[in-house]
Amino acid sequence: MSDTETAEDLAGIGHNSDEPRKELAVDRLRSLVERIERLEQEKKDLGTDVKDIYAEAKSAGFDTKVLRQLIAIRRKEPDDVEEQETLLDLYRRALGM
Amino acid sequence: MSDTETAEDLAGIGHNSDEPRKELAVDRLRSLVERIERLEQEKKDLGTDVKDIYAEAKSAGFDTKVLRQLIAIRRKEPDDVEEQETLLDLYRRALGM
Amino acid sequence: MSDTETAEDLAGIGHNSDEPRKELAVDRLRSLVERIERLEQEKKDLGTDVKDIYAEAKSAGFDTKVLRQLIAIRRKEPDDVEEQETLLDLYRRALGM
Amino acid sequence: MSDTETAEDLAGIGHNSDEPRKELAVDRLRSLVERIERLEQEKKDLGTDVKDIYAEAKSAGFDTKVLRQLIAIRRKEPDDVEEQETLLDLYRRALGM
DNA sequence: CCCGGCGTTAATGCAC
DNA sequence: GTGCATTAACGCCGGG
Repeated sequence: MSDTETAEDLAGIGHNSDEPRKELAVDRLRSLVERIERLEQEKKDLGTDVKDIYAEAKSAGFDTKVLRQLIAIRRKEPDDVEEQETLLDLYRRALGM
Repeated sequence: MSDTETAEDLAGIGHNSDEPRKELAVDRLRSLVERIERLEQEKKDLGTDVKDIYAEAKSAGFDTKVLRQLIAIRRKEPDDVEEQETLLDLYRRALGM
Repeated sequence: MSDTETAEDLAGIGHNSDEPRKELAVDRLRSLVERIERLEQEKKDLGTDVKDIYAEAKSAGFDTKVLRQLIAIRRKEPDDVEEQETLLDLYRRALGM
Repeated sequence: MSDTETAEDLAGIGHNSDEPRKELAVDRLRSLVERIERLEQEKKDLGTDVKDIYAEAKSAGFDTKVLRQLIAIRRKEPDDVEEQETLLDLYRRALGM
């Protein structure tokens, strides 16, 4: 039941808080949560930056809807290229040739 | 606060259960849940059927991984076609031409 | 006749289509693909039905987000539900929430 | 120099590339696209970092599924959290769960 | 048998 | 408020 040892550490919060291991588990959890939330905040900020650029593009006269499509296509184009190249091969392998 | 009227109906459960409207809300909720769960069960069953076919394909000597790719490509190909057709137009509009 | 174009594509892969075994593989593959795509289409249709019910629930005054949570809980095993809720509460208390 | 191929594509759209205004639009568009794609790449990298932390949490014995729920709850406004939990409990009681 | 990766599907958030 | 694009969660699959 090594899976649950940390869970059991946490389960003891408030009862045996003088045990070092449980304290450590709490600190560890807090640290993990903080790091994750920090990164997610950065992601959100970057999202804001992207939004600003679209606003800038719009005031420069570009159609943002089209611009978004353009970005989206460029994002998945690389994959499509290799897919296209291997498509015939795919059929051959599907047929066990 | 029309948003919350049903919530309030439900909130009364167990206290004023002799009021018809609250009873109806409960019945309505139960009905909705049952219908959704029924459909989800059917979806799950279909998923099992699909799995069985892949198993059948495998024992017939086909590479299921490749077969899955094949299905996936066929699924999104129609979209790609129209994307390709409008790509140049997209660039032109993005440039405000 | 868009149904048959892929079949023709497959038939065209091998240049020696007079070989019986390859023909059989082609037919078999086509059959498998058609059966899978049929089932997946049915799944998709059921998904649409589910979506419609949620829309209906919404116009009846239910909170669809909470309704989805409810369905998700019912989908899990009762033991798992309790276990997860306990653990979540544990984590929340660990962070003083 | 795969970076510049799209720029060349764009430059090639107009046949009258000697027109100053169109050139400027091309440059402007290229700049916007590059800036957006740069930011989106950074977002993607942060997403990878988050994933890594969840992996780390898992190997430290935490339940990542519950951990994600915890993060999600903290992301919402406290009032909304309580409201949703109340409503969910309501629905559960309505169905006798 | 468990685990990590992947593809699909649901859910959130954004733009109109 | 609605539809859509993105993002996160879920489940399945093959490998160790």
